[in-house]
Amino acid sequence: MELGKAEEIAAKLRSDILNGMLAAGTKLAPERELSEQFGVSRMTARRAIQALEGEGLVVRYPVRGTFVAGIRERLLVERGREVQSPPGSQAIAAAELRQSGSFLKDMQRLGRKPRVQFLEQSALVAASDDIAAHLHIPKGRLVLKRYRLQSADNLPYRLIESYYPADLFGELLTLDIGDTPLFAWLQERHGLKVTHTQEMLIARLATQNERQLLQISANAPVVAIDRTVLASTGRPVEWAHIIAVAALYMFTYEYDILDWNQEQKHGDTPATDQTSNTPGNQRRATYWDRH
Amino acid sequence: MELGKAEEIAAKLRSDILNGMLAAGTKLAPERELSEQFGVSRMTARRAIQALEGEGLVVRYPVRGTFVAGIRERLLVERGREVQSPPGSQAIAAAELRQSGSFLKDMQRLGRKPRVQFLEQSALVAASDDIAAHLHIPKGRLVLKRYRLQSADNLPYRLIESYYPADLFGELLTLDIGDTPLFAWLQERHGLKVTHTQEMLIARLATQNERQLLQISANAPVVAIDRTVLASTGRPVEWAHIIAVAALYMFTYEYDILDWNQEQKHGDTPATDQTSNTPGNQRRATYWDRH
DNA sequence: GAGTGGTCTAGACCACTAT
DNA sequence: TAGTGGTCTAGACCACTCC
Repeated sequence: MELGKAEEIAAKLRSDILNGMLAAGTKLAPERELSEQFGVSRMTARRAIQALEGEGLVVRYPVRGTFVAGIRERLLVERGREVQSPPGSQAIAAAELRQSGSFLKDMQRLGRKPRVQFLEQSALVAASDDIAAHLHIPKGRLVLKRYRLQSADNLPYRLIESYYPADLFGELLTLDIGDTPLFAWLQERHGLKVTHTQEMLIARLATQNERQLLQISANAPVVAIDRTVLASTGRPVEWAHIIAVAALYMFTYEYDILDWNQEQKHGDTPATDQTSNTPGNQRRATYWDRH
Repeated sequence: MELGKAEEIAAKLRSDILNGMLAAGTKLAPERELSEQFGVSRMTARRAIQALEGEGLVVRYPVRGTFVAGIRERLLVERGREVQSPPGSQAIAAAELRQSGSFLKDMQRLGRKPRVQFLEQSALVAASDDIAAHLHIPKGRLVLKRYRLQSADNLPYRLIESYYPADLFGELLTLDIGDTPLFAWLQERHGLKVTHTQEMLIARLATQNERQLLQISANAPVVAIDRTVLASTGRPVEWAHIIAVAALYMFTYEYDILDWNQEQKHGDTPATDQTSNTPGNQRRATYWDRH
């Protein structure tokens, strides 16, 4: 098999963690100590631990040390049709988007101390190309921008950069609706009922900026989510770009499968196909690229 | 801001890539050359490039070099209700699970050369605890196991480890159904119609083993998917554990939002809550842990 | 002051491949 | 043979926190 030294150490620690020898919460030996134990340089021991960190098996804190993580700490996000808890899962269920202000409520229900931090003052800004396209409004039209960080027990969970058409939500800048869910207010004030959501997910490592804001280290993956919330009329009422700490989340989806015989009923998405086959090297950077 | 040297270099290259100065496919300068240009050690230059790799902006090949990647190469997986192509997206649409054998068909439709490689000979095995629980059968009952690697143009896309109840699919070991979709055959042979699917996703870095099989490097994230496919009777007919190269995928979901007023209609998943609040340090490792 | 992880240096050898 | 990324060494200094 010829594993490298770092991977040998990682494999040893990994199996110790997975078979329970090292229980969740246990503090690992410091890097310098591991390097002595295994007779390697500190950088090699370090890479071993970084590998485990990326796999979500350990969590590292400067000064404090490295600790065994556990999947039980992941926040379970449920989407789609009614979802049953996966057998054996001990993850934490979230009511995300079933109710507004769901992060606060979920965390409170779980006995944690949630915190929402506005990284910028909410303001009306002119819609960029991206935002205009997602909200189906002309470029330059005013939108309400919110940029916030959600944490629980002082542990950052995700960054949310969200945009709302100003004609619907602009007055919220001066109007305090208290605990009223945003979309409940929308329905009362404008008669628009929120009915469905489109999401796009990609997984990648965090950028430097995201690492600082989310307090994670260089090997920690994030899930980048692009979300459009639509009213029953089909009008987009929110577009959000979310960066979630991957190690803290678990996403559950349930969906129907189309009939095997009525293939391509929903179309073979010709627009996407055509563009995807063109080289298109000069494509503008979208939100997916702008980390 | 006080960025480290590695992050300074990464930031420079990142902006060059995102604003188009470095087009997709461009070969980056070798590590040794970059380290000279920026006046840092090779390890520092290397960490800069590894950061970009994790973000999905570049792809590295031993011997060949490092190349600018592009989001246009991601395979777009569409789930849920009818999905519209996201504005500006040039990702590739996949018919995943809308038809069986979808990977082959998708890739062929895109003009790529798909390949499915069986990493183990398919066989009947006794169901472990996990598999039995997911398939709703007693532990030890026979299941058909398949373990395969899907690639396109010799580029590995994902590992699929899948299990099927032997009473339904066992005869496939000796029966060649050719190109017939697996679930179409199921309906004809057993009258079971596949209707919906539950999926769980987590994102993490790949393990050594996964890195070797998927031919990705240490900083590359994967998306681990746990999928149960159910017949209209509610019986699970497939359980699969999928490891997808994160940089090659993009997941799209569309789902309905429940009425804001009928909160908790689907229950607040008490079972999950109760277990999740217990420390539970002695929980058995599940498939989510077994990388 | 001691100890933690974060960063960085200036080398080294390896496997592999294109020429 | 030259050049690539992959791995490793044996140090170093830093910022930060806990004692």
